[in-house]
Amino acid sequence: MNEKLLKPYNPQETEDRIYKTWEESGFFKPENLPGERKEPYTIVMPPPNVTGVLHMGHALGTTLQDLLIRFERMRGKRALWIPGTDHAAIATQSKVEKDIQKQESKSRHDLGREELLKRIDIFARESHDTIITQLKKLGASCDWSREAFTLDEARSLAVRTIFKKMYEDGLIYRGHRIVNWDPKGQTTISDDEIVYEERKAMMYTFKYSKDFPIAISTTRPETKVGDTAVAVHPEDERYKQYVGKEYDLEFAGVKLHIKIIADKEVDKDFGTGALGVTPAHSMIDWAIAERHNLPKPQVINEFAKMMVGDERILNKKTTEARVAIVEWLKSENLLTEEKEITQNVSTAERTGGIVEPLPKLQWFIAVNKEFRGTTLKEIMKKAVEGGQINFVPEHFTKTYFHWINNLNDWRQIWYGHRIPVWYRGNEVYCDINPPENGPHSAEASRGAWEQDPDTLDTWFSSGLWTFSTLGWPHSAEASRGTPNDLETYHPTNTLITAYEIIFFWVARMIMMTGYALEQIPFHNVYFTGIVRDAQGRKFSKSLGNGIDPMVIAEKYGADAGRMAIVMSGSAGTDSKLSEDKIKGYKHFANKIWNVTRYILENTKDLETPDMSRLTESHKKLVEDMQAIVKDVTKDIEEFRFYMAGEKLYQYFWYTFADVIIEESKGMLKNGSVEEKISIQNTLRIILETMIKALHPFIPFVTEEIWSMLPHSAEASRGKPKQLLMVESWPQ
RNA sequence: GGGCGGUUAGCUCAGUUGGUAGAGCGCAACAUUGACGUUGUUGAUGCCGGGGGUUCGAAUCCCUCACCGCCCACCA
Repeated sequence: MNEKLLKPYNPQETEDRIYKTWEESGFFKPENLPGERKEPYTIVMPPPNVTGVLHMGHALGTTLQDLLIRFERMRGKRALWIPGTDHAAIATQSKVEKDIQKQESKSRHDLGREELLKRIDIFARESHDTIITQLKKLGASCDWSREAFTLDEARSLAVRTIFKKMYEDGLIYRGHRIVNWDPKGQTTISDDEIVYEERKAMMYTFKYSKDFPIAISTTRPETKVGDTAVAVHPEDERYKQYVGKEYDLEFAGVKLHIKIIADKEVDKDFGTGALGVTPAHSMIDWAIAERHNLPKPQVINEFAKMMVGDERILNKKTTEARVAIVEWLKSENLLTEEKEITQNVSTAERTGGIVEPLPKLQWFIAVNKEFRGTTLKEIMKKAVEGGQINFVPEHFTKTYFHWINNLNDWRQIWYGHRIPVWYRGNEVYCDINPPENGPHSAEASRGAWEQDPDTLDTWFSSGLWTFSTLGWPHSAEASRGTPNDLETYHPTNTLITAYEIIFFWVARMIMMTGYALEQIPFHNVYFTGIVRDAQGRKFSKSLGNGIDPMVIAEKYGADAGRMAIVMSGSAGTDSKLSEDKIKGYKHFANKIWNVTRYILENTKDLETPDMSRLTESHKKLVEDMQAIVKDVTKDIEEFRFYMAGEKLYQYFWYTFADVIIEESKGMLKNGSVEEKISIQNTLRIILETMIKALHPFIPFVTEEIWSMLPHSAEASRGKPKQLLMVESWPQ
């Protein structure tokens, strides 16, 4: 017997060595798998951001994906798990900028585009290497030869190809839209970069002029020089008589044309019940203006200075203009009320500047526009409605449908896929490659083509993830009879991802795949919850309550960490994880180890276990065990990983070890020869079956034990013994 | 304001189609030179959030209330 078995199980000594054996076997690559394997099983990894290191959430996702892939590989499928990392555009840029600011007190404008990109690149590469090492540590059986990065050349080509296609289909267009502008940082910022601060502010109630019939309230009188309407609720009796009327007036030296309109968005009980509509500088007013076809003049520029008016306000800061306008209102006797209120002011996370909503030229995707008899929204709806795509848990379909109408804005940042559009005067050129008569051509004298400085939001490229990782668009062209990756492995089977990104990512993958391939990207989506600490708090740096998966793997073994995390929750619900729980599964690994020692010690003369040597009562024991494995199989197929693990754990410890093995002791000592042989065979059959069934959960210790078993069941059928990872799943 | 969850043993959570409530951890007592103390045996603890309904029968289905949490929008 192997000497290692005489000591307690030592994951530190085992896991890295086992992983190396797997990698060297080549079995992570589906082409190398033994036997005839026709049916594919594909998972594409949600690419972790290259902004740092893996956390417990990644460990959960990685474990479940590996569990499924190992399960299906053992079931004889052509199992492919494609790994990758994400450039995480805004998060990465932001992280690097923060670091540089901290260490060198320089902004990105000090560095310039080139230098910043270089720095980001170095950071991203280091972060990438860390992440890959960590994935391996967890036992991830990915095909590393197919690894992808969301910002590499293959993905970039896919992005440009799709962009061009959408542009030509009229699904991508350019238009004005209000963005959150940070005048201090001179940049657009996304919703999650906004910090709300409670501040005291004055709310002013006034009329535009003496002849104007309705008073309005605002905390920002200076924006009122951009007003084009006053909106009231359609059922507001006070104002019904005015709806539809239009007024020309002069407000603090600015000529305004104000139309009275009725709109349901207006709250009758807020202020005077009438809303002065400033289309260009308020999200909601913009929407109202769109509905009522109102002009949307911009009156505040990118430096938060006034663009209109006379010397009292022109080129003044908004705050100064506000004072001037309030003074004017007072002098004209138009101000009826001044009230102090507390309001939430949006500020930029990075610079602390107050966010100024401004209209900007943006690229859009037209989700409701018809093309080839459908719309992008229809594509997203139908795939889930028709049951082609199955959500686990099912209730997320409700959330999905409820939110399908919301698409987020593009973000304009420097780190990402450049928009493949070039401008020359009024000409616009969109293609996969730059225009030939570009900046360096003979035609340059007519003026150079300039590429759009913006980059696409990360979701544009990640939306293509399932098929851009499988070779599209090259494979589509290269396909001449021989099956390629895209044909073989797409649509993928299961996506395992956090529920937080159902809209950011899942919906967009469905949309982009439907658009590009007229396929679904995956059949199943399994949503994981958030992994929290023992007290239910989110893991965070500031709380210092993080459980680092790598520390866990070092301390208790990756197997213990995997098992604990699988057992800590079901689909779509947040789970709580504590070190105690992980410790418990380290004990489990050791229990299996000790059981193996006992069985090998007591079945030394047994070569290959044989079902026909069993007594009737022992046969019954094996059948009971097989029934459990059958249940477990069904549980995994239906994504009840927790239940599957629980059943195996319970059976192994409290039936196999505590009952069957305990009872075997008497038989081995005092039983008849026949009984002895029978129990020996029984022990080995159950052990081997359990080791196989446990492999997807705790791959390292099971593989190690497998290597110590004298003869596998396969060997009895005349086949050479092979790695457990490619053994067949027990029937 | 719109939407989605949750409420089961001290704690964390399971409970697949309605059929006398489960696990882990924790707790208590006992055992033991055993494959394993990273052990075993035994045990205690539940009006399954409140109320109503359907049913022979409800933790499970329906209605309603309460509390907790999350997501999105908005805050003139």
